[in-house]
Amino acid sequence: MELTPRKKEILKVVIENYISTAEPVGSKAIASQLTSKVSSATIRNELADLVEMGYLEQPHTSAGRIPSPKGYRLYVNELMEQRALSLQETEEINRALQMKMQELDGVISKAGQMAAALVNYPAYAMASGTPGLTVQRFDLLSVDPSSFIAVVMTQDSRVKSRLIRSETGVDADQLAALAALLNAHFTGIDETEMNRKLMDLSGKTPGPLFMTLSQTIEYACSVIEGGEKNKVYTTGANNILKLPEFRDADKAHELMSFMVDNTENLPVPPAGTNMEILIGPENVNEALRDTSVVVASYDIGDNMRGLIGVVGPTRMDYATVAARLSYFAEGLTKMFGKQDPLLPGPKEEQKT
Amino acid sequence: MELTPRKKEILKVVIENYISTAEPVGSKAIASQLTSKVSSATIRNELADLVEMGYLEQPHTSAGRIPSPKGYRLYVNELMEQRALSLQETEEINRALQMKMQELDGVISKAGQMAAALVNYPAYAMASGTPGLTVQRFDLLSVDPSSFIAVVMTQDSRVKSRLIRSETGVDADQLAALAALLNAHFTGIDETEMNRKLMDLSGKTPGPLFMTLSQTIEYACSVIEGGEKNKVYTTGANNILKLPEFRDADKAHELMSFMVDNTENLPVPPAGTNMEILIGPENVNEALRDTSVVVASYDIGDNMRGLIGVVGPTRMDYATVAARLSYFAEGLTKMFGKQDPLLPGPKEEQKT
DNA sequence: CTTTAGCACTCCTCGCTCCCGAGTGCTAAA
DNA sequence: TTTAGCACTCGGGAGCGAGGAGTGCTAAAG
Repeated sequence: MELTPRKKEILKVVIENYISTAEPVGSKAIASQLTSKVSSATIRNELADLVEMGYLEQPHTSAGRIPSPKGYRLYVNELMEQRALSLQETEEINRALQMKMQELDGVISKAGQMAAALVNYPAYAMASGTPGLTVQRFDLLSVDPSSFIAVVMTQDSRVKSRLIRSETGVDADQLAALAALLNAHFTGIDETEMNRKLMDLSGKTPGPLFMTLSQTIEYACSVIEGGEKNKVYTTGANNILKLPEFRDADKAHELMSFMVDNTENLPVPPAGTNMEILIGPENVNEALRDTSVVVASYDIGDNMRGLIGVVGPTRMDYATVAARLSYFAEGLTKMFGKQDPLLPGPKEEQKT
Repeated sequence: MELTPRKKEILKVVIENYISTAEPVGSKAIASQLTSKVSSATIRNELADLVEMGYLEQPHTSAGRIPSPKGYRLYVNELMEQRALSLQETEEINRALQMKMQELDGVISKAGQMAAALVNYPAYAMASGTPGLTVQRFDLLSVDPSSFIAVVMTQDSRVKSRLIRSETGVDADQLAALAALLNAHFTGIDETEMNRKLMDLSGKTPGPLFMTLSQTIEYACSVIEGGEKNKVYTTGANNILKLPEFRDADKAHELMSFMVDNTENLPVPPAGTNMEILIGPENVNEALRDTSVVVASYDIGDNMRGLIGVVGPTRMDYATVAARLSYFAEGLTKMFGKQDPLLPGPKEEQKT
């Protein structure tokens, strides 16, 4: 059954009041905020209906109404107005986007930090959709007889390097040969395959050289695997302490601990869209059952997406959070597309 | 005036009780834990003295006593017994030390995380004492006409690299020349000097090449400056929520926010020693005035030190925290000295 | 001079009751 | 269908008193 327009308006008022005050909303308060002038008694009748339909809840008889998850859902889907960001807000976000990006992981964690700062809720950030990173190119640079630098460029054009000490010692010629070997046989393949090939070579290669080879492969594996693929950065957890629903230290602790420890269980966003809102029990995670999560994604390029998620009470200011987050995510996407030196990126018309 | 042995023993009992219970300690409880059998009345007399001398405080008449910062200080300096770590504890720490260290910054932040986990208090981690890092060696690897990889090895043997897109385009020969130039003139000097030299060259170098040069230098500067020198990692902040003194959400929030935002104001450890304890008002930071901080340092090599600090209530279990932290820091120092492939490191006798 | 028992006193904590007021649900009239 | 009126509900806070842990003091004993 469809809700009457007036019911919707009432629902909206209740939700928006509750979002800003965290206190049950009474019929009188609603009456004064409605466009049409009706008495509080009328409102009460409507409220009773809305409760029965499951859009509102009553903490106890003789208290005002608070929204139920179902109510929030309706609000988010239909009632919520596209919140236009103020000039000030956009400027703030643009300023945040000016950050220098030195390394991809740095950007991801920074994005999380900024998201948290932007909305004053805890946030998490991660990259997703790296379907098996591979190495695109190896370089080995001789430093001294007992050590060399391994430079690994992954197929998404990130470059990592590290000094490796060879126990056996290698000279520049050997390194060059090794590099050629690596580039010939170890590029474009994933970790397990690398290890397999390494095994194959174990007999056919002189011992000392093989040692060095395997050290290099080990490093390469750590790069493509450990990168920041599964790393989840959590920030701004302290923000929840300001919220009345988390005045209780135990509750706050529970959520915080969950967010920092249980990082791989955080909701990931939908495929296709670039923003999702999960309200209360819509979250599969037990610990997030009475919080809401807003997740936005941005393109990093090379079919990878970055994720920024915001965790807050169900009484979250969805309009603002969604607006800011999506603007921010769009900005990040643009940033990666345009000025990113890491990636070729789609050329956009740009006048600098 | 010196304290009598009995006063010291009483003080010790009070502190240790208070540390474990967070509740004022009464004369009767003390009497039952003292080695010499004395009555509670005697204890009361002693307690009155201790209060007068400033070692103890009384929340209100007719409550037990709690230690004052001065009391804790005496305890830490004289009374506290060197806490021997149990086998289990050392094993746990040793296990933590097995971590792979891929990158220095990774290790530092990880050290902080582990420290927090080890003592169940919030912890922060940073590196200190990098007196102007310099570049030891440059390598430039040609990727394609419009981009190349810059590899920078700092004088403490860390290696960083990144793909740089050159707007003008450079071929391999040019890169080789550029690398030679860089290695000849831009190694061993600090950031400001690099920029000065760059200025000098601005006229004498062909435009396109100069562009590439300055991009590279810019990157080098970001490495030696931004590295992890001033970066402070904070973790485990959620731990404070378990403590009764931070049941109050406002208090907890204050400390947490301070720790994450105000990172550069965190106490740094003393020169010379490798561990310091700062109790309550001994902290210069307003926000840390009723918390205590235990800071330990470990050698990273190349006259750099890593710092791990633990922040907790003044009622912190100093003995345990100090023991674990120093054991952990020692372990880190050893780790860096021994198996660290990043650094030559002091040769220790080692039979592997 | 130190230690101890005794005792009155202090003051926090907890549970209880009671009151207030916001807000409801219902009824009856418009 | 809307509205005014009114009795009712229920949470929250104030006020009160009992209980108890712990003190400070005094006076006697070692």
